[in-house]
Amino acid sequence: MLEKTYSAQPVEAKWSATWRAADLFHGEPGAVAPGGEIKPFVVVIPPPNVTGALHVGHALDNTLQDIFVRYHRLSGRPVCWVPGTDHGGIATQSVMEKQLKAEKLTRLTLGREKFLARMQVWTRQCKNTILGQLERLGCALDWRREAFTMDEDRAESVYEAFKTLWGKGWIYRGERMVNWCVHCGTALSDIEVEFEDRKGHLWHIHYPAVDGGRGAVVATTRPETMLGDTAVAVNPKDSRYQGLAGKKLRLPLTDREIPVVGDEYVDSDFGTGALKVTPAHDANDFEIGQRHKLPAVTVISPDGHMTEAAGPAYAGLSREAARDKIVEDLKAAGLLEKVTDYPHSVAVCYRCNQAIEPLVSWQWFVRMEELAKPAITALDSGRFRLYPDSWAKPYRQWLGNIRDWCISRQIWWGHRIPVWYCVKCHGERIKTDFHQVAQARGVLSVAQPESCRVCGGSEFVQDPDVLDTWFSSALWPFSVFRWPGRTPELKFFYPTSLLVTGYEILYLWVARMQMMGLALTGEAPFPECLIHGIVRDKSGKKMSKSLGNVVDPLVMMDKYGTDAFRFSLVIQAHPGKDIPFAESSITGSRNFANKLWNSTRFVLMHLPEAKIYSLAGLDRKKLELCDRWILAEYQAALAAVREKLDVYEPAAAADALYGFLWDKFCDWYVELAKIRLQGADEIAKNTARTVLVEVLDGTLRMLHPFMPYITEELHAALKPFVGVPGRFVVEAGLPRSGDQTDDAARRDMGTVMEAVTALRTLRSQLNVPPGLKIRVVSAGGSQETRQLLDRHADYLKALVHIEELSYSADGVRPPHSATAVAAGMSFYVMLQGLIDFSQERERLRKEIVKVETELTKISSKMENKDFLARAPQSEVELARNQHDAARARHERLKETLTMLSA
RNA sequence: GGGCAGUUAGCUCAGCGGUAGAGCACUGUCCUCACACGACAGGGGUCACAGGUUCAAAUCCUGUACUGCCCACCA
Repeated sequence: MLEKTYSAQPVEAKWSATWRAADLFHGEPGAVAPGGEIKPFVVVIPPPNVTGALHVGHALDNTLQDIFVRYHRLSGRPVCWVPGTDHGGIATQSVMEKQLKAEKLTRLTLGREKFLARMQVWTRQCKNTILGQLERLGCALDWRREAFTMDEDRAESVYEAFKTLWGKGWIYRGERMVNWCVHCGTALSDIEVEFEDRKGHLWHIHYPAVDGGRGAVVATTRPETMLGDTAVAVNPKDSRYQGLAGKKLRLPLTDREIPVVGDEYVDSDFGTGALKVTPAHDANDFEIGQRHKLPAVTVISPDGHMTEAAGPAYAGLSREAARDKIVEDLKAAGLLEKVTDYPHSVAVCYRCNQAIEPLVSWQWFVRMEELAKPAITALDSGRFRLYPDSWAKPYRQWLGNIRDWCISRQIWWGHRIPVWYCVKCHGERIKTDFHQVAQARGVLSVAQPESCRVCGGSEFVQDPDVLDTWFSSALWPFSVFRWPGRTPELKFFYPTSLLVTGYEILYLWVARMQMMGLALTGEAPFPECLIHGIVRDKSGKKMSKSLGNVVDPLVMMDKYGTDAFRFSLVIQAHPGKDIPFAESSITGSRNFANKLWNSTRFVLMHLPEAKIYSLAGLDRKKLELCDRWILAEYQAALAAVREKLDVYEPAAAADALYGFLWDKFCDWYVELAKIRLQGADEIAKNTARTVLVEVLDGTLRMLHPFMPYITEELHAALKPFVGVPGRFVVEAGLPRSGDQTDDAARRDMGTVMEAVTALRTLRSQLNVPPGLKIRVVSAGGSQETRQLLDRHADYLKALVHIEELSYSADGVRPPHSATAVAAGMSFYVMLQGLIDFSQERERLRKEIVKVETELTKISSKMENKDFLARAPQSEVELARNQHDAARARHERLKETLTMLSA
């Protein structure tokens, strides 16, 4: 016998281990599912970074994937869901650097080799944690296919991709202004830069003219860069500065003279209309510098300190300290005209949140234009679809305005760039000052080349940089199947079927997978992509360690059970919406799990014999109204779930199951089934049991993708009574799709329910004690309704707690009775001594007012000739019925009130 | 500066052309033999605002006001 309350932990632990032992989720190439379907359903996991443990966002992402994976497995397709992790480049390296710092070490003191060795150890631990959490979450992953973005197979894919793009001339090395993170010590791509609104200032600085004229005042948010200024630019059309272009200005705090140049780029309306030009430290200034052939003076070094070029007074200071000192010095020199508050957006590193320093350096880039074109075509032709499709527009726009991708990173953790340089050709300097050696010509190779084809030299150094972590991620959908090898799994499982991820990595990852997939394999790596929102805290704020609002999935799973946790996420995961996550929403799902548990417990309690209760083997004539009704509702629910899952709306699907199970099955059907289960008619008992088993087990199986553990447990408990194959739910398959909708059953049951509800409301309003059985006399109504209610008097008696239900042909209200009106009939509830008649009159008057407002609305509709003429037939019909019903109800209530007043 | 969402019950959100829905919270009654993580009943909304289309608009169109997100090189 099952416990009274569901306790998740033991059940989850048991099935997790059992599934693992059965190797249940492994898919072999060429496998044919029990359903005979050949085409596999394939998903690759968005590999979590090996930076620590999983967060709620991962829980949502993987729950959604698990839902579709299990759903397709249930529907009979071969399925493969590939697990794995991402080495995570900068993010992971900085986690390790923090650890080292705590030990008073740095990666430099450790050296590259030892550092990488430690990274390997850390990665192993971290992978175990993450994969363990995924298993705990119930994910039906193909554990034998676990992959890592930096293991050997993936390294081969990366090299092949690099080689291919290099061969097409799409990978090049160039000297560019890049986004440099001083803190992480590396270049970043444009999409790894985020913008943050910060309070800043606008410093107005006077640059005097060399010839003694008034010179110009420039406005800047970064005074520390002024030491690197090599010009001042004004708009040639600016009347204030006519004749200034070509003149020389004295750069304050230095002994340098800089020219004034005219450039259309300058916005005359901003600041003073004069722009200081620092080609080495600003992307726009870099371009102005190129247009006017200005020198670039680098005053900030890659480590964020002022260089020698900044002059002896500032060299060695941090950029922040330099700013303060420069402002002081300008003030002292009388050249600081004014300072105003100026909030503006600052570019920051997406990993460490520190201000980005634009710096010119030699980096590797991927030419993106040619790569983007096929990706746009794939979208436009429908070979690639985004769900919800509102993402299509921004996605296309991004691809259309794409810029070259900086793929080299000056860190150690990653795929080393497979390019080598001959020391003899480039000189010894290349060993130490790699990034300063312009025009270095490299040789593509994984291992050190034997000899230089130019000079025959045999000493080489490898490019010290590693690839952007997203470079290897971009290959994931095929690298996991060991591309470029023509492996059986690549052939069978690729292209994959669906990708599920959050919108925050749409460009960073999704777009790049599409581009790489199309370029390297000729196919869109997945034809569909479900984009979900971000899990936020209950007040809508992003979860972050610094805010202290992070929810730990493990804690939630411990406290409420994995199924409840999953369900609470999914039921809120509406397309395109973020999810505000409150712990209180899990209680609801936990209660739902408990409801499932207890309804199964109830059914099991009433199944004395171990035999198969087969609906197919049942004489359909034995089905009574509530059976037919619940079967129709059940079929409707199954259809709704399928429909919603097929258009990637898992929240709506989950809601349909929740509503059906609780509001229909438990609240009505189970209560009505009790009549027969507690009766003596064995045939009737058997019918009720059969329908209970059929509907409950089918619902559990349909619910399995959402709540895998509890449904597995309950299905196992029901199995001796269900004629379904397989050891596990995923082998049992989806519930049979039904035949007819049985509108008649739904209509008739609706009438019964209306009467029940009306009578229950009356009981409640009159404060009739629940234990007290009442006597009811009905009157009026159509013959059809009368007969229906007569046939199902037992329903009314059981659900309303009636001891005697009779029909009064003359329709006269018995004395000492209160009246409920429903289904076109009056129900007089006999309550001698329990009714205060003035109160009863008041109650009726209120009812009448309610009906009257309803009646007014519908009447105005029915009196509208245009409505009658133009609205569809079915609508008019519906309105007419409603009108008749309301009028009948109104009349009955008035009648009763008159009788009461008499 | 562009683009995209959103504005519906106290809270979080569905609904997206035919008389306003769910969960939670709230009120009342009940520990009725599956479940108090429960049952039954109830209160609560001029669906942001202003126009328009339509027989009919929370739902379509236009505009306004807020809110959030994304993109963009304005010092």
